Amino acid sequence: MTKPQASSPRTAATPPAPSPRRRGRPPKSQADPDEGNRRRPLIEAAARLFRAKGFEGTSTRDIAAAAGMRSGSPFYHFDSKNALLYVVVQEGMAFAAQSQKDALARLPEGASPHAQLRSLVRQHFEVLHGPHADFIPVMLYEWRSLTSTQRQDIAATKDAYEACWTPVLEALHRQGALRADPATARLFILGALNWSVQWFNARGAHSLDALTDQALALFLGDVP
Amino acid sequence: MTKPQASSPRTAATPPAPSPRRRGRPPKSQADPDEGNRRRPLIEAAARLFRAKGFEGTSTRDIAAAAGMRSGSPFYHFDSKNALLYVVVQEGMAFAAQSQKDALARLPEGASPHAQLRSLVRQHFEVLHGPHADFIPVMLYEWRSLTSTQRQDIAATKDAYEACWTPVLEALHRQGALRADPATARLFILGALNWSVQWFNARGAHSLDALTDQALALFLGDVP
DNA sequence: CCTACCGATCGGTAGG
DNA sequence: CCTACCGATCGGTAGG
Repeated sequence: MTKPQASSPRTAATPPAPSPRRRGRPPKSQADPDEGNRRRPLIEAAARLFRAKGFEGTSTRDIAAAAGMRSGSPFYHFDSKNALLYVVVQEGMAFAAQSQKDALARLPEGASPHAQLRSLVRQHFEVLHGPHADFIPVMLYEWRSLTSTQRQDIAATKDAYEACWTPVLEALHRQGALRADPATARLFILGALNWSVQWFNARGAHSLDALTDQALALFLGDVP
Repeated sequence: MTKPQASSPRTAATPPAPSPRRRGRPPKSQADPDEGNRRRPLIEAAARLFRAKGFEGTSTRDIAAAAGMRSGSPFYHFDSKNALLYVVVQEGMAFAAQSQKDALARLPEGASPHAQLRSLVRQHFEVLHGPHADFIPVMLYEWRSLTSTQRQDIAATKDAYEACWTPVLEALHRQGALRADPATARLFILGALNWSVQWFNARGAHSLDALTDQALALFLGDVP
């Protein structure tokens, strides 16, 4: 029972009382930790449903219900359904960028371009199929439902994420392991990986490591 | 001014009069050639709009308007919005299968597996980006909006289309040109090609032939 | 956060 | 095929 204080208006000590919240525009800052706690289930439900049914195919009522709320409540936390999509995509991209940074930092000093590519591929699979896996697929497949302003806001992080692959592919190209033009190769490689969202089953026969081996074998003629 | 006969009820000679058509279930057979003529613009508008805005993001009113009809008219020709999606996907798959058959038939007797793969890749790009290009992308990206019955109806053709790649990849694997497992390679390769829908611009710098060269270079270490 | 509600839009249909 | 319409659902809001 954590649903007390029916409507006691602004009296004395009501500790978990709903502090005077302005309507419509909830704080992005975590000033009130409780705000964040209630945003969380909405964001996660939205990510899961947007991935499963698409942005247009998901109603805000679906999201509210999945988060254990009533139909109007999401709009206390988010200005619009679209703002919810933006948060999902934004969070997904932040996670992906961090994951990439960690993966590269984990490499030993002077690792070969070959090892670098393996690391990038493996972490990309993690982002697509790992524990946080609803977020980036939503970005990939619901991109068109973002406004152009929202796309621009994400673009910097997204471009940096993709640009990270280029020097690795260029090095592999110079040493002859990659024959295709690096810019086009990057598009094909990311496409091949991104499409795995359509067919890869995390509970299937292959692990993400095995998948990485196969990808490297395909792109670099690498024998696992 | 091609919008005459306001409401002249069934008098004498009214040549373009709407022949007594039954409601709800229009003929799939081309018994009445005019029927087919009016279905056509609906199918093409649907394909284009489904591709541009998604199935859920497209209203039947959008489709009707794009075909020059009023809002209720699509339902004279199709039972439902979903039936229209099915026709688009079905037609796309039929076109793809025919295109694949033609491409293989065009190959000289005893063509190398290498040449066979090139041919398959090239014709797949044609299906994705050529003149008939709205249909297969709709299948690829709106698959979830098909009913399970509809998916099953398409599955045979789709499976045959994909299976066609397997012997080619197996031959390449045997001769050492392809190091990845052929089944996984097929998924990655088709994914890389399918993803090009997201970034390839037909009016851009690269032709479909150039794209094919790059793909072969990437997958087989082929020098263009 | 809930209740109660609004206007808009949607897929689809009756009847001609 | 059009006109006119229906019931359902949708995103979102007022007010507490």
